[in-house]
Amino acid sequence: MIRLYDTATREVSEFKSIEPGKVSIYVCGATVQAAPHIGHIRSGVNFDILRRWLEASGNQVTFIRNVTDIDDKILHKAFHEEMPWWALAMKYERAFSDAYKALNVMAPTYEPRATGHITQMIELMEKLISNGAAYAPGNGDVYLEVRKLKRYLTLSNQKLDDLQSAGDSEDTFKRDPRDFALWKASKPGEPSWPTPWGPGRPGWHLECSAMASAYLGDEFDIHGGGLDLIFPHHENEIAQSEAAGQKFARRWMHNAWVTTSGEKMSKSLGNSLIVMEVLKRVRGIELRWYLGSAHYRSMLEFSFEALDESARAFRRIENFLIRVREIEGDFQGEIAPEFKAALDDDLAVPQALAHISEWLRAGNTAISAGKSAVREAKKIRGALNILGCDPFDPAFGESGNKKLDKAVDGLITLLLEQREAARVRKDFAAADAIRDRIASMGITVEDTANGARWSVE
RNA sequence: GGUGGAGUGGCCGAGAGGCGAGGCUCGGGACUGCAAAUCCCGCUACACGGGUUCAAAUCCCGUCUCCACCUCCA
Repeated sequence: MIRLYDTATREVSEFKSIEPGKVSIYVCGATVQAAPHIGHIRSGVNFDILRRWLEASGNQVTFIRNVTDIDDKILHKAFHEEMPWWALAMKYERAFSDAYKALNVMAPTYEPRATGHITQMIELMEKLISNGAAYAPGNGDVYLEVRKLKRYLTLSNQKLDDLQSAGDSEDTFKRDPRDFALWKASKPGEPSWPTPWGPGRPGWHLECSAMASAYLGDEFDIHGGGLDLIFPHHENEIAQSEAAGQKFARRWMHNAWVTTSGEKMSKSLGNSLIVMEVLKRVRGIELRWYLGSAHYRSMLEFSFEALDESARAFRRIENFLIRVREIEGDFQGEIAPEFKAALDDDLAVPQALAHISEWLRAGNTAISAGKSAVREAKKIRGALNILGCDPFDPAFGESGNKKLDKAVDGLITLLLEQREAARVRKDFAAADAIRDRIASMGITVEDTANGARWSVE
C-alpha cells in the first residue's frame, strides 16, 4: 500500500487511484522564460521518482508535464533579449529539455504547450461565462469572479478577506480586486489570438486547467508542482475547473525548494546554480543523486561542499556496483522489502538511503572475504533504478566512442603490467612513479586481491 | 495582518513518546612495500523556559529566531 501526503488535507493517506492499475498525474512544468536552475530540476527529479515508484508498483502511469510558453514574463524577456517571443520560449524550452535529459528525468507521456491549446481555453471560458462564473467586461479581458465561487482557497487554507490587496492599478474592469484574469486583451505589438471577446492571450492559470482536462479528463489522480504554486496558481486552477463543473485533482503534492543560506533560491544569485553550470562540476547522475537525496517535502540546503560530498558518496556506491559486475558479471536490480517499505511511506528516500548504506557495507565486506556480493548489489541497483541513478542505465551512457575506450583501457593496462613487474622485483620507486604518472592524468589505481584496477576520477 | 513551514552533533540529513536512522568530516585501528579502496572502533545531538508521563527531540503551555506564500515563482 502506497501512502502519500496530500496538501489539501495536510495528511499522509493511502493512495488509491481512480482506476486500479492506472495513475494519472499532471505536474506544472516550466514557464520557459529563463534557463532552469537546480530548484526547477529538483521538482522534475522528485516527481520523476514518484512516477518511477508508481510504475514499479504495477501502475500504468500517464504523466503530463506542460510547457507554459506564453505569459507576461516571456514577452518581457523577449523584448530585452531582442528576439520574437516564440523564439525565446523555444530557446528555454530546449534548455529545460536538455536539463531533464542530463538528469535522466523520464520524458512525460505528453508534454503539451499552452499555445497549442488556445481552443480548449476559449471553450473553457465560454462555459464559465455562460454559467455566470466568469465575465468579460468589454475591454477584451476575461475574469473569474471569485466571490461567486462555492469554494475558494481551500488548498492554501486562506480566507478571501485576509488576502493582502494586490494593489495594482489596472483593477478598473474587475468587479472585485481579487478576481483574476483568465484572459488578457493584447496590447499593441503583443501576440494575440481571436476570441469572442476580442484579440488577446491567455492569463496565467487557464492553460493548466485546459490541458489537464484535455489529456486527463474531468478528474485525475495527482496534481503536482512546487510549493510556491499552491497560491495563487493551483487555487485558481481549482477555481476555474470546479466552476466549470469538473472534479479536477484528487490529490495535491508539492515539492519543497532548494535553499541557499536558508533562503529560497532566486534569480538574483546569478548564473552559478543554472543546471548546466552545475554540471560542469559534477556529472548529471551525481547532481540527481544530490537533489533526490532529501525528502521531497523538506527544504534542501544547497552548498557546493554538500554537493561534492554527495557526489563522493555516490561514487562509492557506483564503484561497488562496478566491482561486483567485474567479478560476477552482469546482474539485474531487485526491489528489497525495506526499500519498498520506505518508498511506500510517502517516498521516504532518506530511509531508503540508510538501507543502501547497510547493503553497501555488507557487500564490501563480502567482496573482501572473497564471497559473493551479488545479493547486496541487486538490492542497491534496484533502489538506484527507482531513484533514477542506476550507473548502468544507458541514459548516463559513457563516451560512446568504443574504439577510444578500448585503446585507453589497453594503454593503462599496459602501464599497470609494467608497474606490477616493478613491484615483483621490489623496485617500488619505479612502481610508484608509474602510479603517480597515471594519477596525474586523473586516474586512480587500486590494488585488489584480483590485481590492480583503475578508474577515472 | 492572514496562511504555512523550520530550528537536531563540526557539516549534511531522517525520525515524531520507549534500546543513539544514515552519510560526510575528524581521531584511533586493521589491511597494504607505501598508497588507494575497504572494514572495525570512537566523537551521545535535538532553539529556550516551564509542564504532562514510569519514559519527551517527539505531547501540552509559553518564549525566541529563521524562512516562505498573500496575484512573477519549482
